[in-house]
Amino acid sequence: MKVNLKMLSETLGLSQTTVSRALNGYSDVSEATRKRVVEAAAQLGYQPNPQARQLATGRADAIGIVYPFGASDIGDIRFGEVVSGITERLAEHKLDLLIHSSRPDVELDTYRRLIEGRRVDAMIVARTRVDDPRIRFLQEHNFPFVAYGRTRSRIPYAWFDFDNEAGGRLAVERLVALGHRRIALVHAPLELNFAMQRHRGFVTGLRAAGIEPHPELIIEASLDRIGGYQAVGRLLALDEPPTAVLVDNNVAGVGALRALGDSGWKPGKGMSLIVYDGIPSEIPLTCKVTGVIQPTGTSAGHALADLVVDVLAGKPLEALHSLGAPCLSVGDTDGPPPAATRRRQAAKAG
Amino acid sequence: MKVNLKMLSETLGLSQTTVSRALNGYSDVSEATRKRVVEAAAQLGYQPNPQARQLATGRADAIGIVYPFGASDIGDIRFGEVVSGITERLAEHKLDLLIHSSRPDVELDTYRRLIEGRRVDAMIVARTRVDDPRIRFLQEHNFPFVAYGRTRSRIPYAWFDFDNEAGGRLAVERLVALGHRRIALVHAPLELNFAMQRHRGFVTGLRAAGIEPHPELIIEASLDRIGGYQAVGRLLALDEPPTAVLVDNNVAGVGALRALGDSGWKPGKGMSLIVYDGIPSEIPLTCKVTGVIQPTGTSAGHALADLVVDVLAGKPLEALHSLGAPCLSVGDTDGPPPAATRRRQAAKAG
DNA sequence: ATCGTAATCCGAAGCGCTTTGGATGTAAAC
DNA sequence: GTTTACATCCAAAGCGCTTCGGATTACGAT
Repeated sequence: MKVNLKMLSETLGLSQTTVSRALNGYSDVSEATRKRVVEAAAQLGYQPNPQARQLATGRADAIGIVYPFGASDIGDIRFGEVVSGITERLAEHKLDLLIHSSRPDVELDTYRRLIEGRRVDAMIVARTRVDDPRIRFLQEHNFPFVAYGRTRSRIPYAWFDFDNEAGGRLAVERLVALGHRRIALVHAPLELNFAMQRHRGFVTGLRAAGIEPHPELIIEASLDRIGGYQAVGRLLALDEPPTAVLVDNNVAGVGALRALGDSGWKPGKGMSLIVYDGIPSEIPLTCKVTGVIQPTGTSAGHALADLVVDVLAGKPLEALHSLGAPCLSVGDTDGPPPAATRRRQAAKAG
Repeated sequence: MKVNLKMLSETLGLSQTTVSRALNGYSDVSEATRKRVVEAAAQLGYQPNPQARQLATGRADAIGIVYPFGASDIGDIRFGEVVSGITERLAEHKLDLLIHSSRPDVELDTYRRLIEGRRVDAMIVARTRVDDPRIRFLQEHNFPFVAYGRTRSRIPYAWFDFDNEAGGRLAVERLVALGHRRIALVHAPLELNFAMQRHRGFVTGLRAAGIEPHPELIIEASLDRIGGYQAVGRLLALDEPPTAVLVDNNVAGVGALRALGDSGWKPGKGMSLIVYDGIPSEIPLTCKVTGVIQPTGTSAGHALADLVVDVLAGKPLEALHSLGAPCLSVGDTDGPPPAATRRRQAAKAG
């Protein structure tokens, strides 16, 4: 029924050794025989038995990932895309993706089973935390892995992450180019990695434009709509309000948008608004919000898969870092600062 | 380093055969030795090599699923949940989930590789279409599978699906219980399986309550917001408008909601509204819409996994069907019909 | 004593592949 | 003519597990 190496070699009048080596690209088989072998294999529909190969080579030809069970927040929507990107790229290297899920409290057991059982050659660790026990576990056991998101660790490890700092800078550069000088930042608590990084990008971007960040224009807001609403309210109440504001996440962004709306704001006029990650399209709006957009989940998946392949190839971990570059999606909520402000600033400067 | 069967059997002074059979629960090994074996295995941290076992048994101990590549519509949000549910339940049977993705045009190739390569023991086919080439392919090759969604096929096969008909009936029953008699249905084109099934449930529910469905109250709407908006507009313009309306999908539901709002509607007063699948929570609303809610993705995943296990156990496919029961999520958009209408109806009846 | 039976245990043969360590032949180098 | 080198090919030994077909023992039944 199913044709195996033995049958194939017998019909060819060759040894199993030679057929195997021919198929696996060894150099000690002549081009002529290799051609014969490949053709016969295709014609007979020979497919090597993966289990047998894996047993002989000691590899599993599979990568593991543990799905964050019960996590169903907005960030998760992208997870399917990421998985799709990973599998697509892994397939090119004849690697499978083995997906598991587990409740957070027994997550380490799942990792233990997967790596001690040698069902996978490497792991992808999703949703890294600042101090991540899974990373520590894998490092202790000397098991290859790639982290999706950075974490704290003295030992080098491979990771992919979004370049939040570049994103923050990008937004500032856009606003500066439009002529803004008083630019505000509404940011999530700085314990959160992304908030810290975007904050840094914001400050760097301002300084690069020769603008010293003004403390009263940088305010922290809780990671919800109310937070964004109140923060923008405070900014508008300043003696000298900003002409533009960057909100570093889209949850607070929705609140910010409403706060502006409530004060009779017209998109793109008066105050400019950029929201990191944009506003979810499910929310019906009359305007299209300018946003800093992360690369797609698919491209993140590709990057992760590439890193896995590099790790398995034994490349030095120090070099295996990859940052997803965000880009600007220009809508109609940003524009030049109002003329009045410009005149005032010119007077000040003059 | 890693302990295998041979080492384990040597330290125990038993043969590999006996140790293997002890661990796998055969009856021809005494309870005493089994206990010894199990204890020693635990103590030495013995983990059987999956590849070797798979080679010997001919199984792959894995189930395959192909992710609908590039599909990123609203239905996909649930996909992560489903996967999570599947893996969770499969793990109880020591089965892994192998996930692949592929562009639709080469999807069959992916299936071919997976099943001819014997990397998986069975497949789960997601997003079945009415006439599905993947199902036909698997049936031709006699390969075990479970369909996530029904499809057309003369050969019996195992499937899980949501019980759309029950959902339609559920909504009608609710409205009838509230006292409504003139109930409208806004439905998607009936080529779509779900629309047909929900339509059937609607009609069945009405008849069961002794109400003959009125053709002018059942209207088709395109599967978008506009469709829902226009459909409700037409209903409101009738000489004798309905007192309640069921929209069979949440996309048109959003439009329906707006149409009602534009005509000065107060939630729960005047016209009652039920939307199948509810309204996505991302859309900020002043009211909570009553909806027919599908079971969670996780429970769907559990059901799928259970079916897979049954299929692999060789149970007859005719019996392997499972319907996810929807339930009603009562909000504030439904209520008794207005008094005026009730009087009019009473007069008519008398 | 002999037989049958049941309860335990084991040897050895795979499963289908990779890989080591030659074997063989042929042509270039001495 | 012998040696060396190279290019091809192969036999056989695993990889770690399962399982078939006995082997051994003990024990009550004949």
